Amino acid sequence: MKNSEAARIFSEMANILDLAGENPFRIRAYRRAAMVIEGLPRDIAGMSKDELKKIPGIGEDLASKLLEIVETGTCKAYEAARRKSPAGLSLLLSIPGLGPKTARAIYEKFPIGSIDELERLAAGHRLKAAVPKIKDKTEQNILRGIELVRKGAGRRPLGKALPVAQDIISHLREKAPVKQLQIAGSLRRWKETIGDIDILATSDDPERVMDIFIHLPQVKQVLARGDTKSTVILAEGMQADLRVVEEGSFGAALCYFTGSKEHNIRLREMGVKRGFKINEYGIFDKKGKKIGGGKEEDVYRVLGLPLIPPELREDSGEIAAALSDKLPKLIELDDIRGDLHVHTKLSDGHNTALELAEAAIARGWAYIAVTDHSKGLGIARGLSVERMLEEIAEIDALNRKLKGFRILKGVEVDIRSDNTLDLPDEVLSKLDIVNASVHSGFRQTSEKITGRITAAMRNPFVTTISHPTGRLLGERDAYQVDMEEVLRVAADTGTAIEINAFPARLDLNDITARKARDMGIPLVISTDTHILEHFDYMSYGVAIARRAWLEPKDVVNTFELNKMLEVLHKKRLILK
DNA sequence: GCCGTTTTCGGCCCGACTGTTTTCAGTCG
Repeated sequence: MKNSEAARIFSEMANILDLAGENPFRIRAYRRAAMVIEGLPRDIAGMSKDELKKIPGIGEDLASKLLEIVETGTCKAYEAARRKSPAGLSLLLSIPGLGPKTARAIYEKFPIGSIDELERLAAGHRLKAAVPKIKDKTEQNILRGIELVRKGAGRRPLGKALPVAQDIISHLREKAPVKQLQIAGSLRRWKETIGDIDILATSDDPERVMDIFIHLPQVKQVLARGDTKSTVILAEGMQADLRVVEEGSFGAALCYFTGSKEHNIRLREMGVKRGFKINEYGIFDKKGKKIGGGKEEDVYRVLGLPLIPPELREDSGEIAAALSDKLPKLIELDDIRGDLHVHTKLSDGHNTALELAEAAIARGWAYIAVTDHSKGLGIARGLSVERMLEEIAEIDALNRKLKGFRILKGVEVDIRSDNTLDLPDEVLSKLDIVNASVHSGFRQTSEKITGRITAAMRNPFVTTISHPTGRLLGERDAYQVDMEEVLRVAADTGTAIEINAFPARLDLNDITARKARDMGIPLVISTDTHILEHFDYMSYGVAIARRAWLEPKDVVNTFELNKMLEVLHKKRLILK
């Protein structure tokens, strides 16, 4: 997959040009191209120049550079630019609050090579002595920025950011004179990692709302405090922005603060062409008369578009789809009929199969699959063949009592490092659901680990590959699996791929899930529940699916029981 | 560097807040 590498090169290129004080529109072209390539569902390797030029934001020049990157792994222009621009300079850009101009000014006086050096200069007040336009405040801001970088105040996993934001929301609702109050930003788009928390409110007394916000108990530090906008750092380390607007601007502001930035730029450009000005206060005609903005729909309506769901607002084709009335009918939480990846106390879960079934029934689901670990995963008390057979008998007994609900017999079987599965086919054949997954040998070569997973998919009884890349957000990178190859074999064998809804995993991610759908691969959204409350994670999995443009028909566990099993067992007939 | 219901050249989204300045540049989203 060359896309992320090409995106990295373009993004680096943008930084270097930025530091050189280049034409800002040229810089933006590189940044935009990097975004588009990163989010592109297709692999650029193998695309022709004409195909590349059809990608929005890619013209003659960047198409050539992409071809060069695919072929050689880099491009001459980038290598040349990199030689001219010292590494220490782009390092400075990674500090929040420090932009290209200031970075350059600092570097001209102090050609530093590390963040540590910058910290010493700022702490020793040597910056303000030597660099124009830097005084005490700027030095303090730089030190604070360095602290943020060190604490990994970068992006937080969605599953960590959302509860923090909800906590702020409930405090504000309780204490502040707010009318409307809503989470915006990448959280509203359910992005898998969140940079900061954006909150939007309406109020008759914005001053007071600001006051209460910056004095919330969760707030550790106030970065900015204005009449309508304030920014704080929370004790937990995340940044949170609160913006208060008037009732009549709420929709326009919500659209604007939900982003993505690229999506907004598209909307505003479309507005300009139609003679409108769109900003966070509303939509204005040529005479400057406000013609809407109270509702988010207003913004889309003047552009002749239906409301685009926040999860799709990434400038990855959603506007073209909306224009031609081809937006997907996105999957919703209510479409889910069951969970196919659930652990009981027999392995490393905390509840009995019956307790889990009752909780699932309470959610209106029709089935769950009990998929305890196989014996290879000793750390999780994986089940031996004997215990597995006992569990099967127990589930049969439970099913005789349950009416209108089915507990499916399943397993999360280990794919061992020698490519074999941890249970014999005789046992697997007795099960409804076989989730195969890798829990060992994470550092194997791409070839080896990809081979393990594809070998598992060729087993007729393996219904699903679970958490296919093994990543843990913010903790562990994906193993070196070649997802292109995995998807190819999944399509060939009719094996389903899981979107694991566990917040630390979200694996498949949205981009790969969208690609899998395009290839006709059956997808499953599963929670990997270990305690009852984990069923709540289904909403994260559905969010990833929505970001991947999935409709109910793309997700197997929206089907009623028999149809679902028919899809997952079809490969038993084909592969024999 | 991209792009075309003004355009193959000349535009390119728009505004809030801060800090170091006396009118604005830099940064961010």
